[in-house]
Amino acid sequence: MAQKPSIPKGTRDFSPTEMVRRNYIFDTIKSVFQLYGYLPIETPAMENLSTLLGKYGEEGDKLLFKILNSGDYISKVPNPKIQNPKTSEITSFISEKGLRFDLTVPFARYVVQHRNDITFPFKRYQIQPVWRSDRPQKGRYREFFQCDVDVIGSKSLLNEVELIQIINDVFSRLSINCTIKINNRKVLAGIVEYIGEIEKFTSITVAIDKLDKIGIDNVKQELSLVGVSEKAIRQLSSILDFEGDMNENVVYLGKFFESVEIGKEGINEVKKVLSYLDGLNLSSKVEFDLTLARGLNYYTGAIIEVVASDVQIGSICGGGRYDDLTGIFGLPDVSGVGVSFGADRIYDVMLEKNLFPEGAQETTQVMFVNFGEKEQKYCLPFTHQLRSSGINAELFPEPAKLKKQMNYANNKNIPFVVLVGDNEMKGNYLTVKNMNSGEQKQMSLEEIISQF
RNA sequence: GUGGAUGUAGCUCAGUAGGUUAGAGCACUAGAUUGUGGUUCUAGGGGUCGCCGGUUCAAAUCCGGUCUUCCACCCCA
Repeated sequence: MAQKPSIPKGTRDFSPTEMVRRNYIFDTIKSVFQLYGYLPIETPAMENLSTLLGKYGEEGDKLLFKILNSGDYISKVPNPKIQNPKTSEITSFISEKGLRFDLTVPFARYVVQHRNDITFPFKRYQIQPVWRSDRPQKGRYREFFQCDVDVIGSKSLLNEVELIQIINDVFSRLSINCTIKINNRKVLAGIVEYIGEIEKFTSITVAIDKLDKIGIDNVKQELSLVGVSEKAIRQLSSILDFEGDMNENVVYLGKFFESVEIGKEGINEVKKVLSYLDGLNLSSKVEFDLTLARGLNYYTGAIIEVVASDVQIGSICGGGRYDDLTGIFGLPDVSGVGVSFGADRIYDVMLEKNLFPEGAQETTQVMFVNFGEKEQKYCLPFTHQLRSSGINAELFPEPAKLKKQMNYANNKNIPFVVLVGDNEMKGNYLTVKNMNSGEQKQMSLEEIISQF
């Protein structure tokens, strides 16, 4: 033990208690996905850099983990570049693979590659880890799991509505209070067009995304810093200033868009989604939030984000519609929409709010104490019979001190311990100890089985 | 990528005007109790004080660097 072993920055081990809880999250998410008719797929941890680069904006490219080529990779670098190395120039020579950054882009790649085997609209879900070389902090890891659901090959807004229902179902099953925020990139595009700053679309949306965090004055300051004109800023703030309920806000915005085609389209989409939702009586709050932007560049229509109530951890689920993600891979005009659940953040929220059910801890239901060679042989068939009846059972593998065996059962939360020694074997009964009450009873195996 | 804080036993943490052999609780092992755990008592094992270097007769303690974790920014699940 000269050096203590460790794991890379921003990664974590998951011990049994944590895994039981994580599986609880994955299982409920999975069962909701299946309830709506989605099917699972998996894609490799690494993708070619060419499929990853340029899909997440400049910031995203920086956060990609790149994998060094195998073999003598340095010999492939042209000589002049080695003499005077610049990271940006030599990476393309020494790395051609990277760890996936999300599940949506690999999915688009998958769809293009398997287009002839897929029946559209294609509804799939995918639960796998992704990697980002971000600086870790609360709720932010370098390796984390995403749970994606997407429908691809359908422009219908029913898909947006369905995804919102799925979000609602998942979080209500997990007992998490949350707000589902929706917006539409076309609305944002409309605003930017209305104020005459089309070419600054990205910086403007990024700025207004921060509105509730840094306030209107700081947003204005940031906008003028990136070169948005004073007049445009004034127009923008009059749009953002509006206070009213969701429906009033939609009507108010509509007025600005009388001559802005894309904005009108966006507003109509929002209206339609909201009207469908009206009849569904969801338990979660759904909000139209003009300041919701989302950083990923490939979104073109609806955008969705979910924040947990009373826990400050960023969004626990997010997504949107992408009209042409498959286009970059050579299959144009296939629109898709999807959301991604952040399992690790959901875990953190549930831990903080104490939402994990108690019983999720239980593994072994009955343990046989091991008193020695003779007893082992005598007990083994009993464990087998219990398992055949669907009861989790184990026989302690060593004839260890009783104290150690009881301690093991106690730490593992095993509710029943069976003691079988000379007396029991002679009398043909089993001594069963209830580990919660401490009480002991003589029973037959059938009686034990009938207890469960 | 920028700024700030942090790091002592498996875990949570004490320990500075630099000075013998670095402590506690929990956990672990053994015994009190040779067939009874979760309560109690006793004893024991376990640390090159994150790592590297510097100052000093002497460094867990002071200085520099580096890494980790945490927090804010950027961005995001």
